[in-house]
Amino acid sequence: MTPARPYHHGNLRQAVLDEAVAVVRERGAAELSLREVAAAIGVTHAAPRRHFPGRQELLDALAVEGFTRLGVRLREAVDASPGYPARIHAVATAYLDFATAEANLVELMFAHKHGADGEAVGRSAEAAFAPLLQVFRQGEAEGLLAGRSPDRLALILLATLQGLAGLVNCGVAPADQVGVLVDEAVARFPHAAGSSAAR
Amino acid sequence: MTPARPYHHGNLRQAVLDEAVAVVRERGAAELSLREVAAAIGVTHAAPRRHFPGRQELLDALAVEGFTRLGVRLREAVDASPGYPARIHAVATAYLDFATAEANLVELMFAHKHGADGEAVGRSAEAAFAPLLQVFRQGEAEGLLAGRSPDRLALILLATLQGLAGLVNCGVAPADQVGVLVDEAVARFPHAAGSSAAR
DNA sequence: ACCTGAACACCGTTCAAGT
DNA sequence: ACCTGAACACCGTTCAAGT
Repeated sequence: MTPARPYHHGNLRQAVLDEAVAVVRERGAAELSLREVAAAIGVTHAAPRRHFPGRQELLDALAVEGFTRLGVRLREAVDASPGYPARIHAVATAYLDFATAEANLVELMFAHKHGADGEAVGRSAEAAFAPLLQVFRQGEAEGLLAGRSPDRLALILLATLQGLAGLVNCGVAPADQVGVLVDEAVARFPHAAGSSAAR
Repeated sequence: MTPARPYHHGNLRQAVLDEAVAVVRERGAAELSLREVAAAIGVTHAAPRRHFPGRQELLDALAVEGFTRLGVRLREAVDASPGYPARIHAVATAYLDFATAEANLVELMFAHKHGADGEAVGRSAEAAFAPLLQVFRQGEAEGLLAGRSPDRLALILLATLQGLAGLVNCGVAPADQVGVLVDEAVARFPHAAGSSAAR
């Protein structure tokens, strides 16, 4: 019943995660060093081993945390908008805001090299994308999808947003045109604001 | 006038690049070690320094090589197809073939951390995407774009393809549905095969 | 259970020296 | 010009030992 008895930090696992997130945010996953993280929070380099057996496990945990944060943002964006077409634009904007603000973390999340906890990462990713799926299923229920598969449309929108964020983050797409590009990308989904009606 | 006099390998730079590409292809950029590459081709670890001052410069050179290869594939796909709408599908398929077959290399190419040679990487990327731009400009010239900007459409298609490849490579999108997803994604561009006519 | 401290093999980078 | 060999600081991982 006693809350996790503090030794040095109350919760070493969370302290490691927080510091690691900060390093990834500033310098990228490639620069993440277990020894540096341990030193920064004042423990020896072998202490975090009880919580993260190796570097890969820490990276996986960071990916899960990233997907959880992303999922919250997408959920908020969906809930804050009224109906089907508006929600597509809202969730798309929220996605690009997160993916450009947390470029290094998102790059880590989508790195296709995950360890034994790969399933956990995959599950957290699916959970994060659930709001996006919900929007298209709502659109289908309202007969706005012209017979197209809501799951496939959601996957393609997701790909477009993730790809757009990647192009912006690596400098191929101009950052100051993100808004216009999102508008143009979103407009190409059935009955979104300014889609085929613009012809 | 004498061709680059061979010392140990005829061309150490190319030998390093070839070995490095092989390592990245098999194990990913994170596992790339300059010392291991040097040992594999039979020189000491400091020998490649004349060609690649540091690890970052080698990674940049690998990215340039990757974009060059990608550009060749896209160019071939465009040239092998007859007109505007068919070429979109051809270039999209070629892109996903390359990006899924060379997952590790593509991940390196789009990593947003490049060194002092960042401009060179950017220029090679632009050159690789030129065939894609050409297709949409051709479509515009034929009046098939409904007034939309060919450059923006090209960027959005590129984002969708790159995002799709990333989702497939990290396991979010099922690999056996790539064909269907490409069809669906491409169908949403003006006058592509099976686009709005399918309604 | 949680953490320390020493050890091992590996890495990127630097540099004086060879041919 | 091109390459060697030694050195330095750093890293991930392992493990016996402490409390």
